[in-house]
Order: sequence, then C-alpha cells, then structure tokens
Amino acid sequence: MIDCAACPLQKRSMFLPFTPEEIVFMRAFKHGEATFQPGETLLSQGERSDRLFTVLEGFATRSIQLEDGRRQVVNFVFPGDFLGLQAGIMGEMRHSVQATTPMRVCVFQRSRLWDLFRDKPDRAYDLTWIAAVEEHFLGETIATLGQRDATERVAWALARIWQRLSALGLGTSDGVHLPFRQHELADALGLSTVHTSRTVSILRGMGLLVWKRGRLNMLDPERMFTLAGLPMEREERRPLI
Amino acid sequence: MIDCAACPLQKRSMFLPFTPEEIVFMRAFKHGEATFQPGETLLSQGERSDRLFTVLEGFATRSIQLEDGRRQVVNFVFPGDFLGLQAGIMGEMRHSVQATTPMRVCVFQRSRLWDLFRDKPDRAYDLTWIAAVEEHFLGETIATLGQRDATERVAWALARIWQRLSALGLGTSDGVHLPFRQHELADALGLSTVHTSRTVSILRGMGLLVWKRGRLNMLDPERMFTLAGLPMEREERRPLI
DNA sequence: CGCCCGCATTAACCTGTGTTATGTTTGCAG
DNA sequence: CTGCAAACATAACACAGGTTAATGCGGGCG
Repeated sequence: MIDCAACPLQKRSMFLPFTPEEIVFMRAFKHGEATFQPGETLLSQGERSDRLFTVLEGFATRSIQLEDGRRQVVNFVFPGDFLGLQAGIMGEMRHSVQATTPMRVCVFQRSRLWDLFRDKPDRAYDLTWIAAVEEHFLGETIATLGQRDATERVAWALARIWQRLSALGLGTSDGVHLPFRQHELADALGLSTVHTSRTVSILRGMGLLVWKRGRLNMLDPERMFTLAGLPMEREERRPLI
Repeated sequence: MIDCAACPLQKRSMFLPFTPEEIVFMRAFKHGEATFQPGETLLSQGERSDRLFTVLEGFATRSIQLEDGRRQVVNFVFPGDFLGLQAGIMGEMRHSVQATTPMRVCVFQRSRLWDLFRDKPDRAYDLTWIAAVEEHFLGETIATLGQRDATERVAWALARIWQRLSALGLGTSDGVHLPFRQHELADALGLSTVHTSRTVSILRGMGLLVWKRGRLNMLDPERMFTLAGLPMEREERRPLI
C-alpha cells in the first residue's frame, strides 16, 4: 500500500500538496486500496456504500440509470477525483460509478467521515471545496445540455476532457490517451451515437482535432475552446482527499 | 430583525429544528437581513460576493448566462435554500441568482465561513450535506435534459416544484401558488417557450393538471410522478443554515 | 492466415422541437 | 371603461437530430 507521503497524485502539479500534518492525518484516515477492472462497478445507484474512494489511477463514468433503462452519463471520473460523498453524507448513492479502464483507488471508511469534520476542519473545508467545484461543473453541464447544439456540445466535452488530461500531465505532443468511447460521450451529451459520430467528423473536417483509436489530438485548441464557450485559462489547483 | 429562535422556517416541518446551541451559534453567525424586489440580482455570475444568504421568503432562479446571451436556468430557489456557497468557497460565482418574487433573506459574512468549520463541525457537516443534496439534484436535472422528451421534462419540473411547495406547506386543496412563468420553465428545461406552452397544454389535455394565472393544481399526482420518473415518497427533512 | 466482433462511419428517411407569425387573455394605468 | 403590455395559446413550416440499416475497419484469437 502506498504511503500518503509518497502519493503519486501529489507529484501532479494540478493538486495542492499536503502539509506534513495532513500527511499524518491522511495516513490514519486511509483505510486501504482497491483495484477495479473495466466494466466493474465501484458504487451503485441506490446502494448505501460504507466506502469512499479517491482515484489514484484509471478512469470511470458516473451515470444515472432511468426506470426504463435509458442511461445518462453525469460526468467523467479522472485520477484525483473523490467518489462516494453522496452515500457518505446523504446515505444513498443516486448514481453509479463504473470503471472504463483498470483502476487503482484509495479507500476510506464512511464511518470515519465525521472524525474529519470534528478533528480536521481544514480537511472538511477542502471536502466542501470539492463539492462546490463539482456543483459548478454540473451547472456548466446543464447549460451545455440545455442550450448548446450538437457541435458545441461535443466540442465542449472534448475540450474539457483534454484540458483535464493535460493538467494531469497525461498529454504529449501526439495528443492525449482518451479512455472513453463515442458511446459514452453520446450518453454524456444526450445525443445518439450516430449523431455523435457525425459531429466528431464535422469537427475533424473543420481541422480542429483528430480522434482515432483512443488518441485525441487538438489541432486548434483556441478555436475549439471558443466553439465550446470555454475560457482558455488554466484551472485552479485543487485539494486532494 | 428576526431572532434565530423565532426563525419562521423552523416552523416548517420540512426542516430539521435547531438545537439550543445551534440557535446561540446562528444568532452570532447571522449578520443581518435583506430584501429584494422581483428582477433584482442577489448574486451575479463572475462576482466575488462576500455575502451568503438563506432565503426566508420568496422565490428566485439560479441561472447561467452564455457568452452569446443564451440563458440556462440551473434550478429554482425556494425558502430555506442557502445561496452563495460557490463564491464563499471557490471565490467567484459561476451563476447568477435573480429574484422572481419579493424576497426576504438572512445575510451571513463570507469571512466568517471558516469560523463555522473551525468551531462548529456539526454545522459544517450540515453545509456539506446541503452541497451533496444540491449535487444530487443537479445530476437528476442532467439526466432529465439529456434523456427525457419535452412532455417528461415539463412533468418532471412541475412535479418537483409542486412537491417542494407542498413540503413548505404552501399548498391548499386548490393547488399551489406557482411563482414562475412558462418562460422560466422553458429556460430551465432547454425548450422554447412555444413548445413549453404546447407541452403544458398536452398535460392539461391528459387531465394531469391545471395551471392558470400562477396557480398550479395537480389533478393526478400519481400519474404525473410516474410520467416524470419520480418516486412519490416524501423527501427527507433538511438542515437549515 | 482468416474469421469474428466491437466500434466507428455513412446514408436515407422520419420526427420532435424550433421558428415565425398571429391571435387571445389578463392585469393594470389612466 | 379604454388602451396597452405581458403572458399564454395555436398554427404552419423548417430543420437538427433520432432511427434504422448497411458498410468498413482494426484487433484479438483459433
């Protein structure tokens, strides 16, 4: 098991480093590690999980299953993301989290969440910070689904994913490894797979990107971000739990 | 200024009552009150507000303005809702909050938010609880915008609003007072006003509801909730800040 | 090597929702 | 009461995106 002082996420510049005290606390707070294979479910809708996770490696989707089987991908999960707050706080997950690649995660116990609030207000504050950022991001998603057309939506999603993967240092001049399929992108954007494919072709035709066999290359990030309605600024560094 | 011990929201059964200690703390934490007229902006996108609010009376919308002027209503604001967490935690609002009716709100200072985490972990926990519930609700909205057609969307929104107003005790056998216009409903659901009107007519034609002159009456809540993909259960009681 | 299978692509056709336009009702000011 | 503006309703037409189906293609495996 990796020691929190040697946490591989800490090396990534997109995360705030732990203070020495935080390392001491996190070491005690961390309960273990777990791995998941593609397709496996980390947390499932309706479940009262007593485990919370921080993703160390790998990718996943958060998705909501409707009564009749339709599926909405609420967002994509990347290394550094904290999972299970809903079950941790509200008691029950309202969405599922499914691995799309092999994953390695830190495991925490739900029963100890309260300790964090009682003993480590700065860590509790960070947790709420994470929840607030998530809330902002979901709001942006709502605006995208409600107001933007297919081209803008696809541009938005790919720009956001590319931005996040780049911030994680997972990009090269050859682009980034994109771990999601068009089908998942479609489910995230409320589009059919067919129309998603059409739309990606259009963006390719516009000379904005190349996406082939799991590799995404941005040929013109600036036009892409403009089309997506996003600013090009670097995102703020975020805390880790 | 109303004393927290006499807080009118406390009488509503949908909220958890304050403990005596909480009343003492909230009295000190509360900084004042404010009122807003319809159309006034409580918090605006991009602003670094140093004030946080709890709604005592009245209704509002949270909305995101796109670069080109399109507007997405992210959700509706009701008495008991806490406003400004984004600016409070992240530093900057990513959406605006606009009054649709006259409002009265409690005011808190952003600079004292940290005191709450340091001195009152149970209040901090409640705050995070609120953020988690909000997050769940936004996820449900994403699923609705991404997967459901116009009829289901309108049914969902009206059912949710009706449910919330009823829980607040604002309903009679004659229905509830619905403070939002079709235009706002359309902006919340990503529909045109014309199609929203058509769709409400369809629901009326199906004998599910009557909505006239700001009054909404549910004629068949069960069918309505089924159509909306919602369970009929009563929501859990929520904490107040 | 060749077969199969999952994924992406492309095409033809259909439908739900947007757009534009006109009319109706309601509430309010004078 | 009259006039006016805002909200809502209805109709006709246009188009983005869904659906269905057929085709291509790269990768793993016998």
